[in-house]
Amino acid sequence: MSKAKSFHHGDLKRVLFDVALQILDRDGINGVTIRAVAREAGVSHGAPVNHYRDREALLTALVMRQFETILDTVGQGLSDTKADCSSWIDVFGNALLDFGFHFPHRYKLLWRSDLVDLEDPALLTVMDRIYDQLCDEIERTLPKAEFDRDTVAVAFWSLMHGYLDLRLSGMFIPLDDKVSGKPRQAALLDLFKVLVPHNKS
Amino acid sequence: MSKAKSFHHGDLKRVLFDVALQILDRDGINGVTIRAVAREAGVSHGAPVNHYRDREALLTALVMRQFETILDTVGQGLSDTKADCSSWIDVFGNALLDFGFHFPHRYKLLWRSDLVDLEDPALLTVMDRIYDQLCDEIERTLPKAEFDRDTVAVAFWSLMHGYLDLRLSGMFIPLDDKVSGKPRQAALLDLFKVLVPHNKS
DNA sequence: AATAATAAATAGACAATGTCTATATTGACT
DNA sequence: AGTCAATATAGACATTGTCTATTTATTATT
Repeated sequence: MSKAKSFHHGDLKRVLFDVALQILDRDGINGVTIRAVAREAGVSHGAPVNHYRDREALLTALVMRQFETILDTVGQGLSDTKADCSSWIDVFGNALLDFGFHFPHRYKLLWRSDLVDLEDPALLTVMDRIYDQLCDEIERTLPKAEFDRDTVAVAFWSLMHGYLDLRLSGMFIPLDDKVSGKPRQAALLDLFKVLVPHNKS
Repeated sequence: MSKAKSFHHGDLKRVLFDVALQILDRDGINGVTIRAVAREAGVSHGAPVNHYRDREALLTALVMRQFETILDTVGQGLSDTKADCSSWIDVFGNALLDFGFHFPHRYKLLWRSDLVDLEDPALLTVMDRIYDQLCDEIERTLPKAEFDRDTVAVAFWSLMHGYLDLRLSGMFIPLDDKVSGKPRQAALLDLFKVLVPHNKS
């Protein structure tokens, strides 16, 4: 075998990854230090460099995995859409919102461009795939609208990300943000639906 | 006089504030360390504690000032609005977008809830004033709309902040983001205007 | 005016971190 | 067995935030 149980510690790279994610969820981004991860993985503070060049590389790996997860969730949701009649707005919107609320620290990390290597080709690829998939869905349901495809895509991304980021930062939007008893996220998605045609049928 | 030129260094608190802002614009948030600020202000690394309890207090002061500036810009824009017929959407939108593009590092700092003291009453006050002013304008132009006032306010904040944050992070939105040669921000504001009535007349 | 009290600035210390280097150890391959 | 590269260790260094004495400058009091 090429990886597992073949060297000193075994599959240290995977262990470091898992431990880092665990610390991220528990303590937030600032808790994810090379030395803390090494400590909880039971290795010396110099060991991780053999698997992740530096802290940025480790955090970038975490981010890439999260985008992959989101891409999978969206893909799953879109294939389910063929059955029911929900729109891409619900699929993308709920994928992002649910992820953000379940894993606030992970979501916050996604946008820390000062900590993540945005030159990483693999990362850029998965981000492009998400964006392209969004554009595909928009184009399918927006044949001759008054706004171009990219403007709708940017507006949708912005609305979702802005809401999540503000709420997770605890700024301007109350923590228990509701409108007449129900979570506001449904109202925001409804609001966006007013803007653009979104039903496939 | 109570402050200026009355003690050892003179008005060190103001100097520290100005130096910190200068470093922020030049090197980004991570460059704003207590020791770097003290260094460039020409004092020892222990001096700042007499004026800012810790790094969080210094950064919180920077943030508060920026929100005050934004509030002033909005207030100025709204009073000008009585002359021309632009809407609150343009006033708030351009105030935020222009600020963000002119001072990207300052804008990014605004939302670093891990670095800023969100318990600071003065900070909360100025944030509330901005939000209240937005809600006032919405209520004035949205008498019986299909969406409640807060949903419109949250959606607008989210759209503006999301767009700025994504673009300044260099993620998903290209750096030179334009639609048919013109900056997309106009298109985004137009898009939002479709949603809600916004003219005062 | 002399002195006590207070505010402000300094220098040194400490622990934590990222990262580098030299060293040792393990496993794979000849 | 022996070579070699991958991997892990321990120590070092500079940087940071923050703490504590200590010194200095300003203000207040007598």
